[in-house]
Amino acid sequence: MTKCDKDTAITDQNLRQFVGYNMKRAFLSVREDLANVLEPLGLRMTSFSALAIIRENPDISQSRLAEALHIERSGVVVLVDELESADLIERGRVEGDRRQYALRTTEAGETKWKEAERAVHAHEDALFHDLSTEERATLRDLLRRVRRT
Amino acid sequence: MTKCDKDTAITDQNLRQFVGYNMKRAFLSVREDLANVLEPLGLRMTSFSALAIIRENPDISQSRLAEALHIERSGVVVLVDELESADLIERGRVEGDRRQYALRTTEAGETKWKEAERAVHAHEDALFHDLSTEERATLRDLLRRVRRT
DNA sequence: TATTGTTATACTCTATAACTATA
DNA sequence: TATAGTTATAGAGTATAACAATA
Repeated sequence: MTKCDKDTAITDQNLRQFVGYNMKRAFLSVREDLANVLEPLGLRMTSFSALAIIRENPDISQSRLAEALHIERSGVVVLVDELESADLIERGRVEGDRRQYALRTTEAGETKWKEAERAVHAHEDALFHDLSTEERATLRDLLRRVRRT
Repeated sequence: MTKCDKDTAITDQNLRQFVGYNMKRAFLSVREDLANVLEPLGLRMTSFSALAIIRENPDISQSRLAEALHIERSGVVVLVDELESADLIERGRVEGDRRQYALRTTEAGETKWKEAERAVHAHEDALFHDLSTEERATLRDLLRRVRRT
């Protein structure tokens, strides 16, 4: 008998004991649904985050944005090109240093942010529907306390 | 004044309100550290998971392994090649159906799994060091309850 | 010399689609 | 016709390395 019964459910007990395994599965669900939610707004997960950081930190440079997003400067170039092309942010100049840009959201960027923020809240309401308000807050706070590398 | 003060910390309040943002950051930390932990064992995150599933579901087929791992069958081929080359699993034949394989761990695979399981437990102990045992269990259970797409 | 932004390139992970051999 | 496994290819996301302009 070398055949695994086709009607027997596959188990993953070995893996379910790990926090990381459950985190990966949960994150992939979040990522997939969030991508679908942001796509009609012309945003990706990373450009949504970039828009948020720029909005909250006006006149931030690309290098500092890279730090905030935990990606390389080279990646930020594409990201900022994307947001600038969509007229959601602009590359202002810095007096006294012609190397760097001062990134700021445009009016359209502000509007887009508010729209996206609402959409993402709705997305989370759906995805975390089985969790109470308190449980969602607990989950968020526990995730925040995971050691950063 | 168009310059963002270099000494002022960048804030991410807009994003921190979302569970998904914190989940992404936490997951990237987990993934990076886990990759480092598994590398010396000759495993990647996915091959670790595959080894666990095969061990727990002896004689599973590649198609059913794909389902369990939530990846495509084409991806499983490479994964199984990898584990078979390392002599951690073997492709057994199924009597009555020459299309499919019956995947099973080898002795070396069993040993490797136990070694990896210990290493991953140590990795999680380090990463979730700021969480109590109860909090880790809570985190794991909350993640498990996120809606699957 | 160091920093900012840029470009070109490569790597990892995964999906899609077309194929083969079996059923 | 349908299924299991395979192959080739492509895409998303990100990193690495070398470069020009400026400090």
